[in-house]
Amino acid sequence: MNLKQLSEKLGLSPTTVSRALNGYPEVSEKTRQRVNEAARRHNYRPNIRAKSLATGRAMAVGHVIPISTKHEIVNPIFADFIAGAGETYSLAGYDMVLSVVSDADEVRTYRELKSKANVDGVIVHGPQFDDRRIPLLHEIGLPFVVHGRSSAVALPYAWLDVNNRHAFERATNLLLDLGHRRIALLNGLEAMDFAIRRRAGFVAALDARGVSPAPALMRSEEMTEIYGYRAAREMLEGPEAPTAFLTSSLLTAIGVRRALEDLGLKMGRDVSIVTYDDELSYLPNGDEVPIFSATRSSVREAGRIAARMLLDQIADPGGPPQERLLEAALVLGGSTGPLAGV
Amino acid sequence: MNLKQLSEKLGLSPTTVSRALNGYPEVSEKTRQRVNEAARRHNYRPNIRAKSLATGRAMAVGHVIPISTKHEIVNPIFADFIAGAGETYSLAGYDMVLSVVSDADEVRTYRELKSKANVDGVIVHGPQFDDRRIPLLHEIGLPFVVHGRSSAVALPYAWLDVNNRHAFERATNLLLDLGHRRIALLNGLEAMDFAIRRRAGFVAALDARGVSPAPALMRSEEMTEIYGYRAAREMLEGPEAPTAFLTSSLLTAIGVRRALEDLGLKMGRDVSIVTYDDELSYLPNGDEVPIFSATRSSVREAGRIAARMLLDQIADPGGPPQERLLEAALVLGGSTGPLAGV
DNA sequence: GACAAGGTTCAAAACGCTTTGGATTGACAG
DNA sequence: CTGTCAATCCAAAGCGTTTTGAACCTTGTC
Repeated sequence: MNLKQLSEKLGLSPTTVSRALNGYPEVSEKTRQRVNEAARRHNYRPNIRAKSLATGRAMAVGHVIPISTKHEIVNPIFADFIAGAGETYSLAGYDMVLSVVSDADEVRTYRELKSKANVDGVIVHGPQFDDRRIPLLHEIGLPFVVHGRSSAVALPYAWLDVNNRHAFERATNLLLDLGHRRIALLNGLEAMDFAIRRRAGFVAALDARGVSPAPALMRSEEMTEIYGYRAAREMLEGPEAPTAFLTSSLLTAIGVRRALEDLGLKMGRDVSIVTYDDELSYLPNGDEVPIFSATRSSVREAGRIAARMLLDQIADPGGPPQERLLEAALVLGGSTGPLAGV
Repeated sequence: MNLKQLSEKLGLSPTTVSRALNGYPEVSEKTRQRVNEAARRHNYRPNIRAKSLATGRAMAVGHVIPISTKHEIVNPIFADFIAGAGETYSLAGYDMVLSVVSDADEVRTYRELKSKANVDGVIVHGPQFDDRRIPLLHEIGLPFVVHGRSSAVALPYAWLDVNNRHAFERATNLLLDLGHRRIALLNGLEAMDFAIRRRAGFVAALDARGVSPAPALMRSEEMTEIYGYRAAREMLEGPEAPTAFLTSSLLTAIGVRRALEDLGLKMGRDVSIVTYDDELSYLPNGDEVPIFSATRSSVREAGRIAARMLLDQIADPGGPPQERLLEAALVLGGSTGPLAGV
């Protein structure tokens, strides 16, 4: 059933039917109702390809998921972010198109997205410290919102980020307040902007108390469970073992806990852990009482907001780019305790 | 730059340029090269909306991600599956459009996908025992491939599944061979088809040895870490504690391990664990030596294959629906050992 | 009873591509 | 020189919408 058929059935012109369905004023209330009713009865939906060809708007948003060829890891927060964004899109009648793409194809992908005209804007995931995608998208002229920030980029751009620096500063202070001085940082890959900010917050908190960070206790890797396990074992078995860990992901924290258990240490008593928690739906940090003390911010909610921001920008491309900084909560769980022997 | 502009620049008709670009034979090799070169130089890409309006093919595939309103959990395997499928799509020049949708909106979503004509086919995720989406898609007439199966559906349909029953039968036999008799099953939600098959495999293996499964040791829930932890604690502290666990997900297994540690039990010595491992990129099961003994099958590879099957079906809608059953490997890790005291 | 004003409706063009059905050309055989 | 055939190319229609510009009714007014 297409517009022409529907209009024939109604004895009206396609023009009028189109106007009736799209809420234009120059059609009588009576016919509008007649049209709406018929459309519903025949389960009519405008062909979106034809519609967007005529209007010039794609009614779709792109997400380009980078897969670093080195690691081939799909960011685990991605699924929840998408779920949040997806809610917003479907409420607004937008589609979401996904491109999973390796670093090498990234530039080409963005260019194609624009020239093939199949999206009205994109969300940029996992920005690095100096992310080339931002100038690229500026040049291409495709509206975009960055999930995170890119510190080295001077251009204005729309972003939504968590205050990673502040979150890690607070987390570090929590450990310092408990008497810990030898604190290990198991950070994400420090090519990533968020990881740099987290490290900065960590270092700033230590500095403020006159504690100098030990290089041997700071690592930066893909945030897996194995990473947490291995790093924790090595550090705990080495000289100058840490008494507390600050990790960038719940999975890494779980790995640290496994190392503790292997070494016969008790979490929260012998060694403390604070982690960043993205509130992933399939990986909750306990329920009433969190397992890990954590800085917490919902990545799903971030998805909702970022999508909203992008739709706003598409609707009003002239406006100044929105910026939004979320604060993470600091929640206390069973993984932290005062320095043993204090 | 659109087709008309490009053709003017070349002094050719749009017809010829289109044919040249699409590899039709009725254009001389010389002009084809000239056209290709110009297209590359001007970075021309056909507007995909116009193209698919003209051809009737959307050049896109839909994935409808169900979010059960009760649990609101995004399936963690989803990200890796998408990554695999995405590879196949982009090689074939297809787009992937995602709809994150709650149970209530599911039917409407599929109907819209068809009537708005924005995809040529869909992948069905997370099929239940008697999944209504399969007859629905049959009725709608939209090509589809199911990731998994739906036992109660009699209609023929294309699917790609892992031999879950066999995998769990083998896993159970491994534990039986090690002397275990009180084996707990921490299954996924048994509304899901895969979970039903896993249970069947588990029960069959026990039956074959004359061991009767204890209802108190069989659970079925959303596969989180907390679930594993809580179930394991309750079972281990109850009467008739199990000596081994069979879990449906690595996360659940991790939860079981945490429970063991809380209770001062050693994994692999006091209590054994075998788990299903989807080989998620961000959740590897150890590296050279697996942490957990596991039945292993890559969900990413499944994504690649399922996508290929769907594209085949779109290309040849008349053919019989493809069916593909993958076998899971059984790998030995550090989580299994002979029954203590045997 | 004519005329302007508003309210409704429509025919046709446009969006950017593919594809059908010819038209044109050149080579070649008769 | 003519007719045939294949090789190239092109004009125009068509895909399903929206949107522009104009036409057609009603009214109400003088």
